[in-house]
Amino acid sequence: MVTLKQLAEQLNVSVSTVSKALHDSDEISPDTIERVKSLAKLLNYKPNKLAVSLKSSKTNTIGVIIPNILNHFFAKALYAIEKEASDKGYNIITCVSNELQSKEIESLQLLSNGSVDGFIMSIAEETQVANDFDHINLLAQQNIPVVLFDRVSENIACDKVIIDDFGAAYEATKHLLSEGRKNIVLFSDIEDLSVGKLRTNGYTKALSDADDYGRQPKTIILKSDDAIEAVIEKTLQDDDTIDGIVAVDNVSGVIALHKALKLGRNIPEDLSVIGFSDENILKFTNPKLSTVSQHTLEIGKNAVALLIDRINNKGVSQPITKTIRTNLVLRGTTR
Amino acid sequence: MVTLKQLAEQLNVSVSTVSKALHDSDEISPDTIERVKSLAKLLNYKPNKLAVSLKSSKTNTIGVIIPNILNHFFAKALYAIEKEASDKGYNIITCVSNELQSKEIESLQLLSNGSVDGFIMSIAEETQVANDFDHINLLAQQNIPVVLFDRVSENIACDKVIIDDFGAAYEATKHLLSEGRKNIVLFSDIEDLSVGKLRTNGYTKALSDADDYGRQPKTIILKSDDAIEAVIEKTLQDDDTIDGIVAVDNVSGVIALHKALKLGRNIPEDLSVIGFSDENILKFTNPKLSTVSQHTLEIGKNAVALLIDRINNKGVSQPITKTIRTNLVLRGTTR
DNA sequence: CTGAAAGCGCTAACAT
DNA sequence: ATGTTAGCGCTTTCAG
Repeated sequence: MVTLKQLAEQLNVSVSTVSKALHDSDEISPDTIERVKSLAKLLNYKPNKLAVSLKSSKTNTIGVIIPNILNHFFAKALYAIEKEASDKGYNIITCVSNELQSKEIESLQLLSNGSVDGFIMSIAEETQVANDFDHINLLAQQNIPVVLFDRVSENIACDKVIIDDFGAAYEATKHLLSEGRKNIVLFSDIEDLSVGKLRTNGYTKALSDADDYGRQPKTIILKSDDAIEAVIEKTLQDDDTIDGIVAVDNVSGVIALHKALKLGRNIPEDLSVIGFSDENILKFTNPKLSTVSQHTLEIGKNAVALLIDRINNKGVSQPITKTIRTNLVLRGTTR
Repeated sequence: MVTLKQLAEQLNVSVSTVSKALHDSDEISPDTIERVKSLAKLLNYKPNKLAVSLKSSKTNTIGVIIPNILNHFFAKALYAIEKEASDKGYNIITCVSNELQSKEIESLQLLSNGSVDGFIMSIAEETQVANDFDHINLLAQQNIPVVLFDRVSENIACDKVIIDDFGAAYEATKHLLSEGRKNIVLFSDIEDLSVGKLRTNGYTKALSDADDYGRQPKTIILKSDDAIEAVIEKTLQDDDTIDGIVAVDNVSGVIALHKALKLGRNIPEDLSVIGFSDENILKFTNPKLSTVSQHTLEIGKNAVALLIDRINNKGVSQPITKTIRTNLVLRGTTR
């Protein structure tokens, strides 16, 4: 790599002159500025980022820690974060916790050594279950800002970007009720996450708020990946009066749809299905899945904005929680 | 952040003593080492990565540039790269080119300033169409190693990790022939990519190699995202003798499957479908999609291994191209 | 066994 | 208008 020193030597000026010239300092003569700049361009000079960052204590880099990049929601969030960060002149360093607390701790430690100006993260499942957030709260002590999105905890004092999970599930359920559905079940493989519990609560509340719904809520908690398909199929098989499904995670909606079709249910005549997700491959189902749309791009964008704000202004202002609106998008699996 | 200097002051020793102690130098007395280390732990000292990297000209960071993170193949590749890199003590800085050459150039420039030790990338569609790789070849001049994966070009001299696209499509097509299929069409929305062309060639060759296949190849090139569904549906509608589909991109296989079902085709009795992709959400189709499996994890792992090798040993050894085997995974959409 | 000093590449206050 | 110097935090040679 070409350095300031090399430019200086070739031009017979001092390093500081070169530095100033490249920054258009008015201490430097227009003539010199020109000479410096043209040589810099010729030699493809680029200021060493490490040196600049070391000097300025500013890396213009954001650490992003997500639980699982194969989950389309997080992939899209990452996409949004990268895009917005890039627009604002920031790079992102990505770590994947794989839902493990150990990996989360490791990543945090690895990067909180001057590598990044702040973090955007969503909490690993293991961490959320353990309800232990010391490693995240430690960042505040080191004066490193964090923004949490989607999976958050009230035991962490920092900026947050969430969706109204309770309200979204409430709305979805209410829609099914308005269709006249009489036996609405909920599928969830995320019941151990804060967002999952909130969505389940929204569903339950919507049912209990309905005067004419004479049933108990029926929530089917899915555990291991492998059994999901079987459990969903069996649930539908065992009770053919089920006429509404609220699937609060990313995949069980599609699976339920396919299983219902396989069992000969007419959709949406006999049975309505509403999933949770942003638009993606799911839209290729037939009929197309109705979903609660999460506006993932907005989530990412807001997370970046909050973080950059916090970086530039490490004031002691209170943490902010931004709630991104959701949308009930009715497609082919609802009436 | 706690610095060496602060430790040194508190312990009344010099900075260099502290540094050596933390590295277990045998120039330092065991006693001092102990005192230094315990204080370091107490104060949660972490060496400033920027300073270390600046000093050592080694960042232990890999720049990853992918065309589109919402494409499940690239998401999985990123997952694999991150995992392997992390295991080997490297961080990754992720940039998304969004299939744009301009963004690709920008990202490369942004990071080839000491931020990373090398790059792993897959070429943007625009770049591949333009057939202009100056920005990538520039890296070699700067002695920054690159590993290309999946989308590569023979006009770039560097290590590469690819799959045998031609062979994979050839195999898939041959399988359909072996089923006795007589009218096999190919769907592709990636015909402008090197990998797409190779796959199409594999399909064409397999057909021409078959003595008893009395038809011309029929390749349907899909262009804009919006029309894909309509085109596929119309193709199937217009010719109800189609009894085999090779879908060489990530999504058209699922779409074709759904459209065929919608049109009342029996699968796999009337019609077999083979898609290209790693296992993912596609597997939730019913019947489950048969695919050419790409072993994305292997691809990512090999890319990292090649790059780290190149970083540690910037010898002038010839570029290596690794070809990762594919697998034809027969599920429910083939006999 | 410990410390002083130089230097990685850069910026900026302070001379000249 | 240009140069000198110090320093960001660290490692490492060289002196003591």
